[in-house]
Amino acid sequence: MARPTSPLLSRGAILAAALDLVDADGDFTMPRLARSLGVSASSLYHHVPGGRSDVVEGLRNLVCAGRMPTQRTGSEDWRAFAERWARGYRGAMAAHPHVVPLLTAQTVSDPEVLSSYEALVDVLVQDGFDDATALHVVAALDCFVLGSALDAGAPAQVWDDDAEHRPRLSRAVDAARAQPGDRSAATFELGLTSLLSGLELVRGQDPVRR
Amino acid sequence: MARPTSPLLSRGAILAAALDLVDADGDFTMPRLARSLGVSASSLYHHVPGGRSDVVEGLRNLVCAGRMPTQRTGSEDWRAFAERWARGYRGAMAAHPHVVPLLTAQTVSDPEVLSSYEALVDVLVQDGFDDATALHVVAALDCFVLGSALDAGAPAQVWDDDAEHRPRLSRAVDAARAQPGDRSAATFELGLTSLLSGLELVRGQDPVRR
DNA sequence: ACCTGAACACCGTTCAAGT
DNA sequence: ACCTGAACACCGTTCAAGT
Repeated sequence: MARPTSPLLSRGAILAAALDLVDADGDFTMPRLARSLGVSASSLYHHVPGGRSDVVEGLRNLVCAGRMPTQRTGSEDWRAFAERWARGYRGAMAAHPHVVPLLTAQTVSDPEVLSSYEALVDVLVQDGFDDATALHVVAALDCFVLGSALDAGAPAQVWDDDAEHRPRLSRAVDAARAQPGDRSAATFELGLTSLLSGLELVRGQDPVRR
Repeated sequence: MARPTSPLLSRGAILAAALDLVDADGDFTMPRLARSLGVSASSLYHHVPGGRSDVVEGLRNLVCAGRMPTQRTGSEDWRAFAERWARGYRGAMAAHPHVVPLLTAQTVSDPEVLSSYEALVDVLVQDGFDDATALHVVAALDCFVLGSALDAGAPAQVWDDDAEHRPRLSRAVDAARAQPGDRSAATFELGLTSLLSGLELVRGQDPVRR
C-alpha cells in the first residue's frame, strides 16, 4: 500500500483503540494495537514517536482529562475542594481500572493533570496549610487515591479469605459484601472522609511542633 | 552437564537473586535471572513451577514476611496496632520499592501476609468496629499503604514541577524538600496519623446512620 | 508524510534428551 | 530429580523501501 491518500491513523485513534484494548483485555501490546486498527505495528511509530510509553502517557490524559477539577467554586472550602479533587481522580481511574497498573510505573507529565495538582496546592495554602504541609497533603491524597484505584481494579477476591484459617477476615468480607453498592467505592468514601477529618486537625497547626 | 550431583538451584536462591535483580535494575526477566545464577532459563522451572508469577508471589513473601505484626501486645489499642501494622507493611515495601509495581497486578495469596490481615480485623472488631466497617478500614489502610509504597519507589521528581507554569506546586515541592528526612516517609506519617484520627471518629458509630 | 515488510534483540514457557 | 539446548509464539523498535 505505502502512503495512502488520506492518513489511516492519528494519535487520537491510536489512544482510543489502546484504551478499548486495555479495558477489554487488561493490557495492550503494540502488535495487538496495530492489528485492532488494521495496520502494521511499525506504522504506529509515525504518530506515537515515543512508542509504548508514549501511548501509556496518552492513556493517562485520555482517562483523566476533564475529570479533575482545576479551580474551586466560590463557596467551597479546602475540604470540599479536596473531596471533589479526590473523587474526580478516583472516578476517572476506576472507570478504566486496568490502566492504573500501567500508569504507576511512570512519572506524571501530563499538563492537564498537573494543573489540577497546582489548583489543589493553591487552595490548601489559601486555607491555612503551610507550603510543606500542603505538599504532603497533596501527596497523601495522591497515595490514597492511587491505592484505591488499584483496589477498584483488583479481582473481586482481593484476599484469599479461607474461612477455616482466617475466620474473622472471612466474616468481615461477608459482612461488607452483604452491604448494597460497590465495596471498593465504599472503602474509598470511608477512607477519604476519615483522611480529610484527620487533616483538618493538622491545618494551621504550628509546623515545627508537629 | 545435565543433572549435577548436588542441586545448583533452590527456590530460596532463585528468589534472593530475583530480589537483587529487581533492587538493582527495577525489574527482572527469567533469562536474566537465570544468567545471574549461572544457569539456563529452563532450569528455573524445576524449582518455581508457576514460572514468573510464582517468582513474583515469592518476592512478596520475601519482602513482607516477619515485617508485619500478627498479634497485638497487651497494652495496644486498635490505633496503636493499626499504626504498627501500617508502618511494618510500608517499611517492608519501601525497603524494596521496585517490587511494588510487580505486586499490584496480583492477588495476595501469601499465608503470612494474610495472617496479619486477620489479626488486624480481629483487633478492630474487638475494639468496637462492626464487621463490615472493619473490612473497609483494613482495605482503606491497605490502599494508603500501597499508594505510599508506590510513592516511595517513584522517581525523586514525582511531578514535573515547572516553576513557570505551576508556581505554587513548585514552591510547595521546594518547601517540603527543604525539610530534613525522607519526603515520602513524612507524607506517609502525616497521612497515617490523619487517617487514624479520622477513623477514630467513625468507631462505634451507628453503622446504618453513617 | 505515511505505510509496509523484514530484521534485530529480546521475552516466557515447553519439552525431549541427557545423567 | 535436575539441568540442558532447541524450539515456539510472542514482544518493542528500527529502518530502508515504496508512493
